[in-house]
Order: sequence, then C-alpha cells, then structure tokens
Amino acid sequence: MRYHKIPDETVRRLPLYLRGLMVSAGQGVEHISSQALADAVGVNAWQIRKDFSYFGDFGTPGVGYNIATLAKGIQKILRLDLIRKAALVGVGDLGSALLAYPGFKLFGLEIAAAFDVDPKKIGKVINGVEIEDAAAIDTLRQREISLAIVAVPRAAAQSIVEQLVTAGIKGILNFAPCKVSTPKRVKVITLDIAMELARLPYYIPRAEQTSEG
Amino acid sequence: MRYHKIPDETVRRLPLYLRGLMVSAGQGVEHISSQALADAVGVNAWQIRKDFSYFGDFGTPGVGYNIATLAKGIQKILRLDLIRKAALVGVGDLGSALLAYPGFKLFGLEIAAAFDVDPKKIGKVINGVEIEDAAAIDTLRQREISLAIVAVPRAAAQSIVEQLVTAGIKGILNFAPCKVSTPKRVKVITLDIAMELARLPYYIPRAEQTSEG
DNA sequence: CCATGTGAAGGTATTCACAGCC
DNA sequence: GGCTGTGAATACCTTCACATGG
Repeated sequence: MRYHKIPDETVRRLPLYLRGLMVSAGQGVEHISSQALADAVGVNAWQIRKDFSYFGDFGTPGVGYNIATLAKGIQKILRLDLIRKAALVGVGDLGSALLAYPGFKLFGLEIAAAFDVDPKKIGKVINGVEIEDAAAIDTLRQREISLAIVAVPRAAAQSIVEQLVTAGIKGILNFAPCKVSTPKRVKVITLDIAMELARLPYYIPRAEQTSEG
Repeated sequence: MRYHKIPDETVRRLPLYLRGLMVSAGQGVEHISSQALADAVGVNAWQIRKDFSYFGDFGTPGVGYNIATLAKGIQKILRLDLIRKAALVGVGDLGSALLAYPGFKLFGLEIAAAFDVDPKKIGKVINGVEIEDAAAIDTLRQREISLAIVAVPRAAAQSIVEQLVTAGIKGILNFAPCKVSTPKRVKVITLDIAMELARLPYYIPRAEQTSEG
C-alpha cells in the first residue's frame, strides 16, 4: 500500500511515534514491536502498523521495527531532515519559555531567531539567541528560515502573521488565541492553551465534582 | 435532536466557539449568525449549527444566536460554571509563563495553587500565587481543586500525576512530553508543544522549501 | 511461531440540501 | 428573505481478521 493519500490523523501521530522511538533508542534497544511502541506512546498496535503501512515496509515480520531506521524514515517523511530552524515572534513570558524549551532538540528543531517590538527587549540575548526588532522579520527570507512560532497578544497576531508570510514563512505555530488568515500555501497550526484546559471540566462527571471555585 | 451522544470533536470545538462569542460580545454585538461566527473562528457554518443542535435549540431562525445566552449555555455544557480553579505543578520556564498567562480568565478559569520541588522556588509568590512544596499536593482535596496542569520534566511526570490522582484531581493538562497513565476516571489531555511544531514541515511542499538548517 | 502489512468491515464525523420558522 | 435545525449522503478514520513473510 505504498502509494496512497496519507490521513491527516496519521501525520498528527507521526511525531508521537518519533518521540517514542527516540526515547526507546536512548535506552539502548535496537528493535521494537508495534505492540511495545503502542504501550510506550498510548496508541493501538494495529493503528501503528496501519499508519506505517502508508509509507512503505518499515518492519520485519517476526522481529519488529529497527528503531534507528524507522526514526530516520519518519524524520524524512516529516521533512525534519531538511527543515531545522524556526523563528520566534513575541518574547513575552510564553515566548521566553519557548526560547528556553529543550524539547525541540529531540526533533532536530531549534529556534534560530527571535523578534519583539519592545525596545527594552531588543538586543537582549536569551539562550544564545539575540532578540531583534520585529521590523527585521523580512530578513527571514535571506536567512532561509521557513517556520515561525507566534507568541504575541491576540491584537497583534494577524499583522505579525502577514509580515511572516511576506518574509517567505511557510508554516506557523500560533499561540495567539485567535484565528489567523493566511494564503492556502501557508500552513497554520493554532495552539490555544486556555482552550485545552477549558474542555477538561466537560469530562468530569457531575457526581465527582470536588471544586466549585 | 436534543438527546444524543456528543461527538468528541464537537466537545473539542466548544471552547473555540465560546472564545469567539466572548470576543464578539466585547465588541457590543448582541446576536450572531452561524455564518458570522464561522468567519470569526474558522469553522464551517453548518458544522457550527450541527454542533449546537446536539445540545438543544440555541438559535432563532432569521435572527441568529443570542451571544450572551449561547455563551452561558456553552459554559454550562463544559461545566465552566462549576469548575474554576486549577493547580499548577512545576514552576520552571513554562510553568511561570502559565502562571502569568492572562488567557484562562476568558473561560472563568484561574491557577489557584502552584507547586515545585525546588527549595529555592518554594515560598516565592508569582502573580499572587505562592509556590508550595510538591509534598503538599495532597492538600488539594480539601481545597476543592479538581483540575491540574503538569509542567514538569518527563522523568517526573508519571510520579507527579499519581500524586495528583491521589489528591483527588479529576482532569489533567499535561505538558510533559510523554504518555502518563491514570485510572480511567481521570481525564488527561497531553499537549506536546515540540510535537506540534514537528508536524509543520510535513505540509511545506518540497519545491517551496527555503530552509535546510 | 511471531509480528508485520492490508483488504474489508464497522464506526464516527463532516457535508449537503432543504424543511421549518421568524 | 434570511437563518436555524436536521435527516440523509458522503467522506474519513479505526478496527478487525487473516494472509504473508522471517
């Protein structure tokens, strides 16, 4: 089933598998079965096998998957072998935390540029990255950075996104709590932290509620 | 179609609608059509109408939805009228940013307690919340807090989650990049920031790649 | 014998088209 | 005329069962 349209849900799970493989690799294991990976990441074994089957034959029947080979394969599918740098716009509390966040490294990603409008922040260096004036966003094209993380207030988000698109940015991770519009060719993933917390109470049965605020 | 099982995807979208309604309400509008809300939040109009239809008749044909009534209705469905307090565990870079994050207020939520294991942090006050020793997590039961946000390193996550479950926590928003296990009655939403960034390159067409790192 | 890979079945969510109501 | 609410149709994703290969 090598040539097929890839379900979006499969793409969403690929980084999860990659994370699980990286963690297993760090424990010195060489092969892993779909069942073992399933236990590690919390997805059904047959779902994992189906997902991998979209991309080709990664596994060996009776043995499982070679962790290093599979990890490389997923990195290539996700294009993490080619794209490694991201720019950050908005170095407030959340932006600073993202600059210091060690988790991107696992995927080969790093924040290679940071921007803010606040003159007091411009010129400061956080985690080896110098904060630049947001007016310099258009230099991203020459610097061959095609990913951006937006961590600015809602009111500024759409305008910043438009600057990023002009600067040749092709993918945006948006933390601003609002919809942002881009040309179809530019992919946006919006991640609203408060929204995630807000749907949690729904799953708490009424009988079990312990907190009323 | 008042009594029906609610699709999980619908529940996921409810906070999005609520956010859109809150923003519209702040602009002095009283009614909104499914089309206008659709434009505001980036979901199809028929999807919105279908979602609301699971819960009853919120709208008036020819007029639209009363924003205040609909917002209250969604808050009630999500149980945001009853549950307003959350505890934070792990006051590192990300945890501190979450403590300062103003976005929870829109949903009536607040971080009402914070814990860390680092003696240097314990006793400090951030945004009006005093950081307590993680050993005090079990006091959450008496304080009637049933939601928790976990922002600790991967290695500590499972152990912290178990303490939280013992303390009577019923819903967890997990930022640690790993699967955490809980009894079925405790709902966990894991939000791995790096994973979200990592699937963005997939959507960048090869021809358009401008960055290779 | 064990684990993968995959058509087919089953289930869930989205989209459509239009009846009903203001 | 305009907008909601919803059965029906469609598309999508998950789960199953088992053939296939080491």
